[in-house]
Amino acid sequence: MCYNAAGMDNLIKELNPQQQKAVTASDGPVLVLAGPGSGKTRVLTHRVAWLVLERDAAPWSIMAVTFTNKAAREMRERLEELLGPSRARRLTLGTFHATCARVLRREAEATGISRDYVIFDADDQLRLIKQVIKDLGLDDKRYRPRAVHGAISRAKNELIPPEAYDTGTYYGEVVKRIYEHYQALLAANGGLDFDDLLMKTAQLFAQNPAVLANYQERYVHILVDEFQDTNQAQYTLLRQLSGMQHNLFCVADEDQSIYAWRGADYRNIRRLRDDHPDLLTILLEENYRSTQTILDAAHAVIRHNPDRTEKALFTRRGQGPEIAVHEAYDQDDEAQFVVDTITRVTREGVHYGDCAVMYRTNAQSRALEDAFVRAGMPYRLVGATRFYARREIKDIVAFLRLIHNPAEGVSMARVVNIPPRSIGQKTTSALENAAQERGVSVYEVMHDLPDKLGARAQRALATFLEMLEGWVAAREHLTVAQLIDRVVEDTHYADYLRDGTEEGEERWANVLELRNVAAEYEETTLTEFLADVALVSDVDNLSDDVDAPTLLTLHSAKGLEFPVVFITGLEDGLLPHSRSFDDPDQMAEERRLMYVGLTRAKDQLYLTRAFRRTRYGESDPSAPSRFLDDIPPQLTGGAKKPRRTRTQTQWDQGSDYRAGNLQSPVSKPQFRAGQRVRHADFGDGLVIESRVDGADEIVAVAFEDVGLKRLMAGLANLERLEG
DNA sequence: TGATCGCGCCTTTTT
DNA sequence: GGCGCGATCA
Repeated sequence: MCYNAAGMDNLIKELNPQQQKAVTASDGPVLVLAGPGSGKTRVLTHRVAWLVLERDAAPWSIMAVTFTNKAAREMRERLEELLGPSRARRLTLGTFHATCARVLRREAEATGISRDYVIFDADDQLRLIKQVIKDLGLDDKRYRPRAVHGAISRAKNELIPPEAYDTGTYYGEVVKRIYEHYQALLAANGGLDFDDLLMKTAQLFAQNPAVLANYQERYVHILVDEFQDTNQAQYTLLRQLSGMQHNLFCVADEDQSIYAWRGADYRNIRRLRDDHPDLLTILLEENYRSTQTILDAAHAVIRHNPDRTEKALFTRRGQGPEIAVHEAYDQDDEAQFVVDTITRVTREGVHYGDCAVMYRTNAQSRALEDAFVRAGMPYRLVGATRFYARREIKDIVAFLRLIHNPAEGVSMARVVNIPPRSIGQKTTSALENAAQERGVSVYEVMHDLPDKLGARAQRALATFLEMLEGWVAAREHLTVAQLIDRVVEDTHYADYLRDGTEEGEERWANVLELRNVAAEYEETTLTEFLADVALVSDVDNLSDDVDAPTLLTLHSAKGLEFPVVFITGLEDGLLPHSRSFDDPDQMAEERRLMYVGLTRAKDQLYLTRAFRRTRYGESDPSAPSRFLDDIPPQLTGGAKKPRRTRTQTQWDQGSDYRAGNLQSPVSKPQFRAGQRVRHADFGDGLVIESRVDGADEIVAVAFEDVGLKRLMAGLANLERLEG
């Protein structure tokens, strides 16, 4: 396409003046503060291309950090078009975690961490924490593994090692002890957790100026997407890496900061300003995604947050249709409304894949899924049980991890008796005790079993060990997919899973899917495969080739856009979540979450809530989200009738509470029979009929070229012609 | 050793 | 309404 500077000229012309200014800003620190849908990622991508094509930067001297693997992959694809495959391949593109994982593998000598370390995911981390709490003889009711893990994770994100951990409380002292043991246990297993990837890399750079200097010299340009969601460890890494050249290019939107609970610190934006007096700040305020109605609603919600930089977002896309607000009876009724509405809009030319249904908590997906299944409508679900967190997948991966490093205890404990082979709790605890006494791994103990074990256990262990050693020996000449085949065959894993239930079949299908993924890794080693598996998230696998509505949490929706968006469960307690009620900072984050959801929509927004909602198996009445009150009524067609909640009696008396009969306030039609109209794809035509259906207006148009079409006025972008 | 049952807590969000 | 965990029994 355009692998040269002339091509770049044309690309630059496609950008608006502010975007151009950002892309072509001279070296030195730059901060792009931009609203949703303003082409942030596009600016970042163009900046990379511009550096290569106009500034003759070597591709290998550029590092771009994205928030998800998916974003990294899409950016690389785009850059392949702009720069050609060979140059695109030399760019360093990826998440902080993936980038750090690679650095640590390369710098094994300096860190003293084995090159063969495995990455422990959230599930592994929790297991380890539980183990430590048990080993220390602590009460897991008083020291909840999840809470302790959260505290340790937060400490790591602030680069606080165990020895410096000090909260001045007794509880904190105990956490400190758990933290110390946890790190020791991780090390003994040759593991690093998610947070270690960042912390250990920052420590490496802090303690080895020579190593750091190498990276500082190499990476002349560092670019960061979604900068508002960086945590302290990540900010430190950026400071370290850009310490020599100072050419940092960050793209951020404070209003979309929704990961404070994970340690993200939007104050990093201020830090960046303070640390770089010569920082060039550029605002991007034009929105290319949404209608003015959607932007107005989003602004009306976000403007209540304190301490934000006011941005004047605008669009040239026009007013667009009103926002539909729907009150359903309960979550099933709400789900039915979603399904019915999707059915209706798809009849008018919207594709399934154009629709997204969002919610605050994963638990809300159940009622929605049920309704989709009942209606026979396809859907794609993001998140709930992540693929790599599924039991069967973790089992197979644990076998692979054992082959990779038989001394790794967490995987050993997981699968030594999977499928059941008579190695029960008594046997495993005997092995673990012996291992601890001798200061070796369980794997080594297996070679020299303690005498006190019964003959039956001895035989079972010997068989298992033989099997494992066979795999380890075979590792050299087998691909990852072939290794999976061997494991599945030797353990009869298929028989174990396929118990005749539907769930069993599904689990087996997942194993086959993992095998398919592995088959694509033909060239890669087991080590690389395992590293990738640990860092992949579910959104990353969201493919565009399935035409189905997407169900996802508001968090996963970050960075995505859809023509038609449903935000469900708009109730106090859910959004904002009740856990955030008593903390103003958390409430501000809930509001930003709502803002992110609203601004995912390009054309049409549906906001739904349920009058009663079942939580923890109990159905309770729920109040509308306070955020709904902030949306001006004229945007939702409710100017005449104030929004009002029905009482239980009113619900009971109304015979029409089922979705479909219940409609949002009616707006007046914009089209009438006899009008001439123009459509971008279908050309000119004559309006035959127009009726208002819910919040949408359905227009039948006889087009000169393509004949009669029924369109939704709001979505179709029909232009009225004079005369 | 492994299957079954009751209990408590749970659900905020994920690289 | 479900999952993990501990106690109890075949």
